[in-house]
Amino acid sequence: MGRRDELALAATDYVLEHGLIGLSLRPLADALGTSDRMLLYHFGSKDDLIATILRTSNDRSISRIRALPASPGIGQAVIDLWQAMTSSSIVACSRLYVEVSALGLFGSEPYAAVVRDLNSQWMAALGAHLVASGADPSSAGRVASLVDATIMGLFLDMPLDSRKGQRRTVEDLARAAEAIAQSGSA
Amino acid sequence: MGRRDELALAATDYVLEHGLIGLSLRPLADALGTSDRMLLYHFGSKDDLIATILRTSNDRSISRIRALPASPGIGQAVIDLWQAMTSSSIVACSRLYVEVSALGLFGSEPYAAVVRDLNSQWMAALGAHLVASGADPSSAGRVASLVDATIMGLFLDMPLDSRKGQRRTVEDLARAAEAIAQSGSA
DNA sequence: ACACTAATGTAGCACTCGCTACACTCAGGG
DNA sequence: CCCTGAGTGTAGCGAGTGCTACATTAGTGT
Repeated sequence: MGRRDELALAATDYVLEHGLIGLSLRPLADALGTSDRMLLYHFGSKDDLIATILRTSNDRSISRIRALPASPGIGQAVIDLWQAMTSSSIVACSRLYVEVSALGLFGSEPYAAVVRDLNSQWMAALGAHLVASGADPSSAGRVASLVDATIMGLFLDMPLDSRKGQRRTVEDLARAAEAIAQSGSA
Repeated sequence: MGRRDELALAATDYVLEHGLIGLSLRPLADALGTSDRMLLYHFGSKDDLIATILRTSNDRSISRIRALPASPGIGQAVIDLWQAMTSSSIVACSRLYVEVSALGLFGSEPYAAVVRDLNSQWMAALGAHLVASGADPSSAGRVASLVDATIMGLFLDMPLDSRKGQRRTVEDLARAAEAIAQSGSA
């Protein structure tokens, strides 16, 4: 593993903790034991660095979802997805994803473009797990849209809501997903 | 209406269009036909300006929700809420709210503090409309949590999803809200 | 006419930003 | 032994940041 890959991993960890919005090369370099000069040498530009970081974080999060074994039923699939997304190893990745989505809200490049890519990967993984857990492929898209929106909204309010309240909402969401799947297959 | 109030309204419109994240006093002042010097004179500091802007936007959005007549049933209440939030007059307020929530995700002050305030007002208005539309007060909180999360998630993905897809998700959400309200009152 | 205050324009300070020019070290190959 | 090229440190550029000092204007009350 070359120096560049080491720096990419360390920079990703730093951004997962501190967020993208106030990111500045010099404090990042200090935390990594290097200099802004070196970050630009290895990654070319700040934007390219960020692209690498987002790809790294997203790969980590998506591969976690893909590794989920099929759940016994759509409702349980929703609960298992939530537990995976909030597991300590990737909850920061999910939070970063929400931050980037918000950055894309006002069309600020280069984020708006990369958001599309990350979103399509996430929706595909989400849909795949629902289908593997027994969802009818014809209704999986509808379920996925609802589950996606609700989970993202829960992450957005994460600093405000209690874990119990979120758990309760996820269980309600799971029942709603079951209901949609049943009405869709009827 | 004094000069300060004029500037506050115009600055709010500007931020509703451009977002908070890259906000800089000089471009804002140029768009408003004044100078950064004047903005600081009238508002004291950039943070105080932002606080005023957020209060203005939030008041606009909350008063729109409060003005909603009671809906015939919880499901319709959810649909009416969505239509109000996405109406052309305040859809930008909702978007700004989502952006500020994302800013609070990583605890960056002074946003993390103000997010709590905005969120409690929004949740109160949301719960009030559900109760006025027939929700059992004992289960209105649960419904409100689900509706809040899903609607915020839909706003987060607004640049990505089609309007029809969002409409479909809102209808599924409305049915889920009905189901929760019925199971809660049983 | 005079004083006082709100409002404004000009100029600039101290700072941070992403990024770059330039010189340097140090390993490996001819 | 010298050359090459990857990696690194120092220093700084030009632009932009929030914010301030100072002088000026315009309007009002006495």
